[in-house]
Amino acid sequence: MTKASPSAGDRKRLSPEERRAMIVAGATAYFSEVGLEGNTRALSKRLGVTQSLIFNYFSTKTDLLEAVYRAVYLDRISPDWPALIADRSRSIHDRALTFYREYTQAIFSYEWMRIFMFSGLAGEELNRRYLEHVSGLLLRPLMEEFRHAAPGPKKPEMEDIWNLHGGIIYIGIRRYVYQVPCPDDQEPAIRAAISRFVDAFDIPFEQDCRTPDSQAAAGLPESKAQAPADITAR
Amino acid sequence: MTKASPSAGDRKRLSPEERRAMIVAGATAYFSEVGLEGNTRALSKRLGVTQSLIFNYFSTKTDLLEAVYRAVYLDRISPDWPALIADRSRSIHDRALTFYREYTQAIFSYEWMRIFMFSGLAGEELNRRYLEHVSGLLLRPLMEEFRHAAPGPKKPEMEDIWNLHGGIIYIGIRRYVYQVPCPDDQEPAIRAAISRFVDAFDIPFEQDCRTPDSQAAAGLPESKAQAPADITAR
DNA sequence: ACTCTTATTGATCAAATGATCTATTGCGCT
DNA sequence: AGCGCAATAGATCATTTGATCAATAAGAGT
Repeated sequence: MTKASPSAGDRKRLSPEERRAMIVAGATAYFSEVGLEGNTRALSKRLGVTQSLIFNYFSTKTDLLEAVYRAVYLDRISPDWPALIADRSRSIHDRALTFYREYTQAIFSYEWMRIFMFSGLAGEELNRRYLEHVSGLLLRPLMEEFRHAAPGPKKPEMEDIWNLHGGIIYIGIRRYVYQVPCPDDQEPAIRAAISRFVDAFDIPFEQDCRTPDSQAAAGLPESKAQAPADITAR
Repeated sequence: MTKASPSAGDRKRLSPEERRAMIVAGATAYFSEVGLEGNTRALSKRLGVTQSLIFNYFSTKTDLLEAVYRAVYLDRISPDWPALIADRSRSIHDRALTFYREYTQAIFSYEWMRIFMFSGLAGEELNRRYLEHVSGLLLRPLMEEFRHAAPGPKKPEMEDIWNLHGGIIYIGIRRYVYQVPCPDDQEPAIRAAISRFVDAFDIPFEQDCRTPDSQAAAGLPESKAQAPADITAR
C-alpha cells in the first residue's frame, strides 16, 4: 500500500497556497476515482494529512468540490478555438480536424472525463454552463462554417454537429468512464469521422474557402490576446 | 410534496412478490435520480414503507442494487437483433436504421441511461459484460455487414462502428445524463447519421445485398424461438 | 538558541446511515 | 367471528462521516 498516515512524525508545514493546491490536486484525483460522494477521511489518508486539515482550507466539502470543479474546468477551453474555427483561410476539413485534435487532447483525461460525468449526473449547474459554452461558441460556429463550405443545398443542422461531436467524445467515454479497451491513438478514428462528415456535405477535400463575404476572420494568423474562457466565473 | 410516511395507519400487506417488485421499481427510479449512493431511508419514504422493510426483502443494500441492475439490464437487448443485422435480404442501410431505431427505443430512458452511467463509473462488472455483448454480438456483425455491402476497398473498422454508435448514444447522454435540451424526436438525427455512414463507404441506397455467399441468414423472416440475451446471468 | 506565529494534529461531536430485532397488525383460512 | 401466520412498523445499534476546537510543533525571524 501507499505510505500515508501523517502520524508518523513526518509533519510538514507548507505555505497555505501550496497546501491548498496540494489538497485540490489530491481531491481531484480522489473524487475522479470514487465519485463526488467520496469521504474526506479517505482523501486525507491519500494526501498524508489529517482529515481536519482539509477543513482548515475548505470550510465545507461542497467548498472543496467547487475548488475541484474550478481546477478541472478552468483553462480547458482554449480562447483560440473560436478564431481557429472561423479562419476561412484554411479548409473546414483542416479546421475541424485541428480543433478536435486539440479539444480531445484537452479533455481526454481520466480526471476530466470522470469529474465531468459525475458532476453531470449530479445536475451541476457548471456542467450545463460548460455545454452551453461549447455549443454556442464552438459547435454552432463550426456548423456555420460547414454550412458555408457546403456547395450544395445539403447543409448540416446542429443535431448533425452534435452527432459528429458525440461520436468523438464517446471515445473518451469508453476509455475513461466505461474503462473498456480502446486504441491508444484515437486520431485515426477522429480523422475518419471528420472525413465522413465533410464528404457527406460534398465539401471538396483541400478546398480553400476564402470568399468575398469572409471579411471577418480574414487575416489573423495569431490572435494572442484573447480573453480566456472562464466557465467557472459566477 | 408526495404523500409518503407509512405511519399514517395505511399499512398495506402485499404478497412478497408484489412487494419485492415494488421495491425494485422504486429503487430503480430513486437510484437513477440520486445515484447509487442514495440512502435507504429516503428510498423507503418514497415507497411509503419503513426503512427496515427493505431489509426484509434484500439482506443488504448491495443486494438491492444488484436486483436493480438485473431489472434494468434484463430484456433490454432483443434476441432478434443479431438476425436482423444479418438479414441480407434487406439493405444494410435499412437494417442499421431499424436496429438503431429499436435499440434507442430500448435504452433511451431516464432510468436506463443513468443507471448505466452510474454503474459504469462505479466500474461494475455488469457494464463491461454488457458492452462486450453489444460489441461482439451486435456491433461486430454490423461491421461485417457494412464491409460486405461496401463495393470498394474502403471498408469500416470497429472504431468506425463505435463512432457511429457513439454519435447516436450521445443523444441519450445529452438528454438523460447532462439533461440539456434535445429534440423530442431523435429519429431524424439517427437517420442522417446512418445515411452519412452508408454513403461514406459508397454503399448504394436501396441496395439488395443478397449474394452467393450469403448462405447464413438467407430466409428467416421471423426467427421466433431465440434464446433471450441474459446479460445478468452469472 | 530562543521566540512567536500559525500550520497541523488529535480528540470529539452530532447527524446520517446500513443493518438488526422485537412488537404490531393486516388478512387468508376455518 | 375468530385464529394464526407472516408482512410491516418502530425502536435501536454500530459505523461512518462532515465538521469543530483546543493542543502541538514546524520553521521563519531575530
